[in-house]
Amino acid sequence: MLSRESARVEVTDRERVLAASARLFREKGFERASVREIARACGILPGSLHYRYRSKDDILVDMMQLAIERTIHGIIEATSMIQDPLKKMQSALHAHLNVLMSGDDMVYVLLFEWRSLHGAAREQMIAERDRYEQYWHAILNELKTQGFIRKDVDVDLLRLIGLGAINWAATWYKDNGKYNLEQIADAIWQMMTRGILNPDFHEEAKNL
Amino acid sequence: MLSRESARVEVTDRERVLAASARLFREKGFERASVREIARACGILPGSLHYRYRSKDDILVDMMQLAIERTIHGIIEATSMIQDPLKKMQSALHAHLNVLMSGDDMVYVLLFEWRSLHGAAREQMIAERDRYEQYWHAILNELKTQGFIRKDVDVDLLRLIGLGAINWAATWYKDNGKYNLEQIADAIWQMMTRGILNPDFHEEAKNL
DNA sequence: GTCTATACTCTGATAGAC
DNA sequence: GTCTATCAGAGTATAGAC
Repeated sequence: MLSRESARVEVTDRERVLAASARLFREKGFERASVREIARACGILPGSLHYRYRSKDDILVDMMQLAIERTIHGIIEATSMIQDPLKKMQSALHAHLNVLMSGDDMVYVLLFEWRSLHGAAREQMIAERDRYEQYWHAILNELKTQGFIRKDVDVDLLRLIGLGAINWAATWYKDNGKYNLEQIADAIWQMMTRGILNPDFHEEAKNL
Repeated sequence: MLSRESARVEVTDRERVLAASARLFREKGFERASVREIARACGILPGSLHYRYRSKDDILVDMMQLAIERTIHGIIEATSMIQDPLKKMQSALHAHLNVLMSGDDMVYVLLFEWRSLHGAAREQMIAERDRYEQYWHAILNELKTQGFIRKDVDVDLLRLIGLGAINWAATWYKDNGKYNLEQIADAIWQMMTRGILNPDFHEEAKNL
């Protein structure tokens, strides 16, 4: 049986290997990153890497598993202690944006490397993703039930579109770029909640 | 010199090859699609494909070029005859969503295969993409100048977030799925223009 | 657990006949 | 323009010494 110490070391090794792999996957894509490169980035030789992961695919699966766990952990931590429904949604938005832009390459890989995932592993990851989106569904649904969100709004479509706006930001956001995380989060928040139009034109836009 | 007929045939051949390639690139990704597969999908042999395109990269570049041309053509056609600024934005939104979901695999490749594009070809495509986004900038900027859009809204950030919401829909939209194009376009339109909240809570959301 | 060395397959690109 | 045939190299996975 493993001691606490050796168990802790094992986790660290796993994360070190996955972090190095994730950086490569993000930069070059899963396909272009060779096993030899990955091993070099981890500071070990290909044979040793094979001892940890029997195949290149297995690395990707384990990486996405860790990434989705972190994402789910992030939204729980950000929202579970908040009562006010509006603040809860705002906090969830910040959490999602933060985990995406935190520099964690694994989350980026999780978003953009679905095409390299096949078979049972793919099904499993879809189930995990759905589990994450259920947190969002609960938040948005409560807002609607309590009358904050208009009755004509479909909360499932809202979730898909809203998360899409955030996710896509991962493709253009740059550290120290024109916009910081706070500005992006606020812009999405204002746009989603109040819209962009001067209230004088809300009726006109509604019926257009 | 080419006759009208042979010129027309040449264009058709190019599009046939690119369409077949695009389908593969979309399904498996640029890296996983081999030139042998591509040639087979085009109904020719690898040697013949090499006669048209000296390298696999050249296929991708030509494909993206065609895709961005179609996208730009789409927004021009949809907006150039419309005077009302609000209707113009709405029409541009529909055009963008339509070209994305039209089933044209090349546009999908244009969105998601940037990582396989390098060097001068990449720079050139960035310039083309910027050219497309300038149409959006002009539309949104006119809306703001005329007072439709609130003064606190940054039109560049609005463009990035709005197009992101649409682009991401390409990752989950399915023909004959739960939502059709009209529903998605309307949901994005209502959300962007009026927001999702009951107007009673606009002030509260603003200052949150 | 990490190493060396290699098996085997597939890749993109090309040469040259027709 | 399309074909056949092939090259040189890269890919993943593995066997077995240490």
